[in-house]
Amino acid sequence: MRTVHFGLSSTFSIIPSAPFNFDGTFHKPSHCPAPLEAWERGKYWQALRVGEKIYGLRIVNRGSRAKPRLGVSVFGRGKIGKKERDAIARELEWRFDLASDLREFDRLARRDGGLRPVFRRWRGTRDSSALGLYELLVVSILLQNATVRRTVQMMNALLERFGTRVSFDSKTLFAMWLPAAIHDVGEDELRKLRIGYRARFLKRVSDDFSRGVIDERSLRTLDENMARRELMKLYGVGPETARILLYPACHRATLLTHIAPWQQKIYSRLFYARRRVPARKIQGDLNRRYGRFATLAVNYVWEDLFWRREREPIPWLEREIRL
DNA sequence: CATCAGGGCCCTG
DNA sequence: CAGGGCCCTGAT
Repeated sequence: MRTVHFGLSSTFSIIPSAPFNFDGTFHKPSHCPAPLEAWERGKYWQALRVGEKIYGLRIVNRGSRAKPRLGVSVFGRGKIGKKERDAIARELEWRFDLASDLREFDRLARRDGGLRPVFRRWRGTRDSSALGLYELLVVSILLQNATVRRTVQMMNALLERFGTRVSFDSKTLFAMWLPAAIHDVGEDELRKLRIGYRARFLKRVSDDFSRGVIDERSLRTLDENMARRELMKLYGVGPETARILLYPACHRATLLTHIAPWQQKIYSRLFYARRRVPARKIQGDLNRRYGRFATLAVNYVWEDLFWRREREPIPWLEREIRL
């Protein structure tokens, strides 16, 4: 594993569409904790790959919900040109959905009696993904049949072996490897990192990405059903992993199509204040209530719960998620 | 100590 | 379409 040290290369601003919620957009407490990003109130850091190149990024909130503005500092080796800067800005706009139009969802959320406080608290929050498609796919594969603790172990083992440690602005974060880096590594060598049968998935998927079998760019233009179908063609991607990848892949909210048993238990508490409601009923009810924004609505309520968990222990939740 | 299920997927029959 | 197998870990 190599370490790179970056200095300040460039700064610029991005104006997201209003309303915008900085912390809700840049910090997702329900996500699997990995040393790929860092957050504190109003500030966010990550190592970002654009093509082959790695940059260190610091993003600072310099606006408000109604008049949003982001201060972006790019860390790298030497100066960067306007073209490079624009490419970074465009990638950030995509990943964090900075230009998204949330007006219709806002109207819908305001009509929701019981959950209005939640929607109001997070108003302007984007569903977003700090990671690129391949990177997120790696995380999703490691989540399969594993607790979060174990996923983190596997992730760290892989990052130590294949990742790049990026040191900038007094932070040290990892950038993930490129798919091609796994190409020449044997499956048994991956297994030594204790990722088990997932080694086969990781290898096949890395090969597919490095050979360009899947095109992240064109996936971004597809509607949700086409995108889901494309994702499920990938080896190791079934209904649950496709659900996780769908938003990052094409940035469309959609109807709920799949509720896993552990999610069912949590949704039962959140939406019905009961222990266990049949998954089919939950899916039907939420789809009727929020229509094509169902996944986004669930996302707000879900993240709100995990924000609460960061402040105070939630015993019933701890039992369900077994960290 | 041993056994087993787990935030899923692929493959086989 | 149902069900076995896959790795490893932690719970029992």
